[in-house]
Parts: sequence; structure tokens; C-alpha cells
Amino acid sequence: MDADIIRESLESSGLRCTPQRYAVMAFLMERNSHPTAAEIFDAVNRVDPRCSRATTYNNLRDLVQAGLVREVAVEGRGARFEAIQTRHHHFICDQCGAVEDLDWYDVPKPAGAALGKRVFRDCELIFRGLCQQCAKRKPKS
Amino acid sequence: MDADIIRESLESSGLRCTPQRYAVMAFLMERNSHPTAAEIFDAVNRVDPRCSRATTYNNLRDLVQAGLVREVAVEGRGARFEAIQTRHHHFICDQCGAVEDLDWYDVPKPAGAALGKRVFRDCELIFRGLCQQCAKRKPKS
DNA sequence: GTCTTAGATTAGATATATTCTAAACAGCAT
DNA sequence: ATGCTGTTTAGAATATATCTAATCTAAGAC
Repeated sequence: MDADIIRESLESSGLRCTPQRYAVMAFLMERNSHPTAAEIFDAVNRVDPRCSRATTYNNLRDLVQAGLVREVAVEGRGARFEAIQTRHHHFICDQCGAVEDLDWYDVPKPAGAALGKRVFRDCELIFRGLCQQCAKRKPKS
Repeated sequence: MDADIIRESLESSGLRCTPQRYAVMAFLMERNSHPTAAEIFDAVNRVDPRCSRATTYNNLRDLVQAGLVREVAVEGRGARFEAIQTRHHHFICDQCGAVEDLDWYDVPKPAGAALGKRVFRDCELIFRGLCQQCAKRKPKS
């Protein structure tokens, strides 16, 4: 069951497993898409009307801080979220803003000198262009 | 002079060189930072009070469409902008959201099969961690 | 020069996204 | 039960971005 996995990952991150927090996490793990905060709020609130907008945002923030969820910023649109499962890169559609996963492969890190005194945590590769839908709709320019 | 360069790059992109548009572009080229739209508006409006918020946003949109400016989305914060000059990657601070440039180096593209029917336009590499300031302030955790 | 027209600009209103506030609630240790 | 800490709530507040309708400007046509 996912239920125990979710509970455990929450608690091992120091987060109480409240019904609302569980619902947000479960929703993100079920879906392989990258929903916006508004979509998450709608979905969770529809199932359990006792989950307010503020709670959805609070829990998303907590889950991101705990490293269980990743936030993906998209130009000109609301942030998107995904449960962190297997490592991957992202493809973002210029046209519709859809975020899609691409298989992971290693990326060369910058030289230590280039980083200077910064503390490196992670890197990600973002590809841009047109998703399959938009490419079909608008093959030229 | 930058003045002619800016005028020419605007006009060769089919954009009229209006005082407001020029001011936005000049501001972005002078600064090597990555200001938010609000910062750009404040700065341009302070110099020339006859540049409204809407115009600043309109011009940023036009400049991005023309390929002269890049928009950088940062999680949980307003969009940031930069004049496109030499190619580079980005480092984004987890703590303060600062965006810094790192020297460019080639990145392997994904296999054609992985991209499927998508249309590839560009890729960028984003490094995350703590910038020098924040690393000093908070060396642990 | 002045007419015309398309594009640009303006202030303020509006829309959208996110966070804050203050009060109430829940789980857990005393 | 009591108190403590963290959580949740509804709605207000803030931040960010875009829209609207009127006005202005520049450049070409005459």
C-alpha cells in the first residue's frame, strides 16, 4: 500500500501525517503530471472539503522543504509541483506551459573554480520547445 | 556607444525604438544582474516617470518574444529578466532566490527517441544551492 | 505640411497567484 | 483535565501580472 509509504516518508521528515497533508502527498504521487497549486487545491478540496487553500499552500511549502516534493517554476504561469520519485529532467512547452519528464542522464558539473564559494546542491536540465500537442497544431514558426 | 547597438537590435527585430522600450533594454544591458519586473519598472520609471507599469510589462513581453531578453522563472518569486548576451548557465540560490551566471559549456542533448515528436528549441542547465552570501551566513544545514 | 493609420503608451481597474491573520482545533505529554 | 505545540480554517490582504479604453506618436501617403 502507498498509504504506509506516504505516512513513513512524512514522519521520517519530521512532518505529522495529517489527513490534509496526506491527501496532498497522495495526490501528487498518484498523478505523474505536474499540477499547479490551484489544481492540487481543487482536487484535494473536492475529495475532502475540509482542506482550505491556505492549508494546501502550507503543506506544499512544507513538503518542498522536507525534500519530498519539487516545485517547478514556469515562466508566466503558476508554479507546478511533483512528488520526487525517480530522477529526471524536464521539458517545458513554450506554447502551453506543459511540463513533461525526460529520462535522466548525467550532466557534467561546472568546474569547482566556476562555482567559487557557492554551495552546490543539485542541478537540473530544462529543455524547451513545443510539446507533441502544440507541435502538431503549429508546425511552422 | 551602446545607444546605436540597442536601437539596431530593436529595429532588426521589427520593434520600434521608443524611449520606453529603449530604457528597458538599456537598463537590462547595463546591469549584469537579473532584476524582477518590479525592479525594472521602478528603475525605468524613476528615470523617466512617463513609463507606466503596463508599458514595462508590454515591452518585456515584446523583448522576450523578439529573443533579445530571456525570462527566468524562480520558484516562489516574481519572474526575472536578463538581456541575452553571451550564452551561460544559471545558478539559483535556494535561500534568497538570487540568480547568477555561470560560464557556458556544452551539455549533451537527450536522445532523439526520448524527445519523441516534440520540437526542441533550447536547453539550459540550472544549478541550485546557496550563493556566496547565504553560504557564509548559514554554513550548516 | 497635414492626413491617415498602425502601433505604442497611459492610469487605473481587474485578474490571478500566493500569503497573512486571528481564532479555533488536534494530538500528545504532563 | 491542562497546557503546549503545531495544524487548520475562512476570508482578508498582498503581490504579481494583464486588460481596458482613451490618448498619443511616428512614419508614410498625399
